[in-house]
Amino acid sequence: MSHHHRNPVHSLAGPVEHCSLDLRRKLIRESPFFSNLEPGQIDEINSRFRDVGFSANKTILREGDNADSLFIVATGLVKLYSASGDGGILLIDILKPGEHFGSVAGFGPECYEETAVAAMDCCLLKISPENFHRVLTMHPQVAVRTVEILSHRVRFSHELMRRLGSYPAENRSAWLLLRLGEKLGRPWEGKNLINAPVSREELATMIGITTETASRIVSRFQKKGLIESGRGWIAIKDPEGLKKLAEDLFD
Amino acid sequence: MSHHHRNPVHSLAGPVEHCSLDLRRKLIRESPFFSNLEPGQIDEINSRFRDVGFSANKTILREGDNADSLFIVATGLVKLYSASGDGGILLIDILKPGEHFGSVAGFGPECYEETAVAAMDCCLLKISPENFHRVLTMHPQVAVRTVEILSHRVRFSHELMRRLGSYPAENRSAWLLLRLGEKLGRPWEGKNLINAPVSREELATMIGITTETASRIVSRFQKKGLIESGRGWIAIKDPEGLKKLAEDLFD
DNA sequence: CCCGTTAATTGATCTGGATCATGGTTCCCC
DNA sequence: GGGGAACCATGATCCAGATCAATTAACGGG
Repeated sequence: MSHHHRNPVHSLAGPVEHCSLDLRRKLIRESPFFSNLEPGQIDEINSRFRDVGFSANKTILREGDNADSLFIVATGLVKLYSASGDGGILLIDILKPGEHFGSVAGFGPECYEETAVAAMDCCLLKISPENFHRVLTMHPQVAVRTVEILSHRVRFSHELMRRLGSYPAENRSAWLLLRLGEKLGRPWEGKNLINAPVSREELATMIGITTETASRIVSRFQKKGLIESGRGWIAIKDPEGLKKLAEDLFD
Repeated sequence: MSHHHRNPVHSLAGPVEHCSLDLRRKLIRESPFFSNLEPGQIDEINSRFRDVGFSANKTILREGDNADSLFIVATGLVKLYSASGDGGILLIDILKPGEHFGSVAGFGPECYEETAVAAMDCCLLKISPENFHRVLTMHPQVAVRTVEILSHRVRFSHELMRRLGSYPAENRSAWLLLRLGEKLGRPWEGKNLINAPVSREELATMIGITTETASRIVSRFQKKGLIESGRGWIAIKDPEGLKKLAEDLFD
């Protein structure tokens, strides 16, 4: 029986980041939206953002609120939720630095379609739809990148829909863990730690299963030596093994 | 017992449209991508498109093919498929005039992620990624519109994922029929005919159920007087009734 | 360090929808 | 307008995963 670890994720949560001017520039330069721009352009864009800090578990925006901003994660992690019909809440995605959420459209009386919560202390860059519009029109390359980023999201959604519709729970679980590992992984004791607080329940909602089923599957994976896990954290030990479980059924 | 109709959808399929210059301009002007542009801009954009015709059931592009074009549906309907792991094929969406498919990103060696088939004779506008890039950079408003269009797609995908994950088959079916009715509906004998050829099997793959279940549900809906249907077609008689079945479980 | 709270595990049972099987219909093409 | 292929309907059975029900383990505040 493996000795039990304390939650290794939490240790990474720090104080609310202060976004210095230099840090902001660096973040903007490295964000997928603004890669390959001239320093002058970066400064112009930077001037249109405001930075805001949120401490862990604070709600950043709520489904149904009047949509008045686009956010880019600078530091920390943000969880995106959508209220499901049965009163429950679905975790749609966990966003890391460089990813965006909120309203990207700029006209008319729209409201947010998801709820965003700071998964740990974090710093966000915030821009009004009007200003984002101006950025898009003044810097065409940003528009092109934005289009690319969004089309990748669409493709990713199609992939998930395909799995939700036709693969069994274990396959979807293995797939999800691999995805989270790729996106949020951090080396830790020779494993790949999914460096975000994710409960069994959240895991479950991401792939349309129940908490109990998620728990059973996580236990099973652990017993097979594929992962290691505790309350609120999971680390991947054998990605190849998971890949075999996650792979398309007839490839 | 209602007397049986011949398939009322097929009657709309016409010969392959010829895209005259005027027709093309009109299509581009009315496409969501290019609304509110100056005539000069329309002409410039128009010059970057080629038009191509496909007759019913021809494959336009195949999943895995080298991605070399973005298409906009001009006339007719296009079905977008994705191969599922179990050897089957999922219908992702049915596209009507104004909607796009193919590669929207422009760099690198990418390939198409879906298969597109002409659901009836149709005319398409085709543009290379390089030219689309140029359009985006030369006409910033187009970029803004494109971003909006894509974010709506993302939102729609989230909605579907939510349903796939947590709603029963009947609810998803009612929801799908309403969606198709809104998007592809045409008044017909006082009902709203879903004006596209959709088999029970395709219906089923769109919402992650089996053909048999789809058939049973369609029969049940018909028995309740909510819809009328035959081989390859469905018309909505009582949208309100469907809405009640499709609505979020606790609203 | 202990205690209360909340998350996770595990077992037992139940069921929606898949799967398997068969017969009836519609349509298309010759 | 007849033959054949695909599509559709419906019954019977089965099972993955939901649901119901306790128990146990981890965390965090005082």
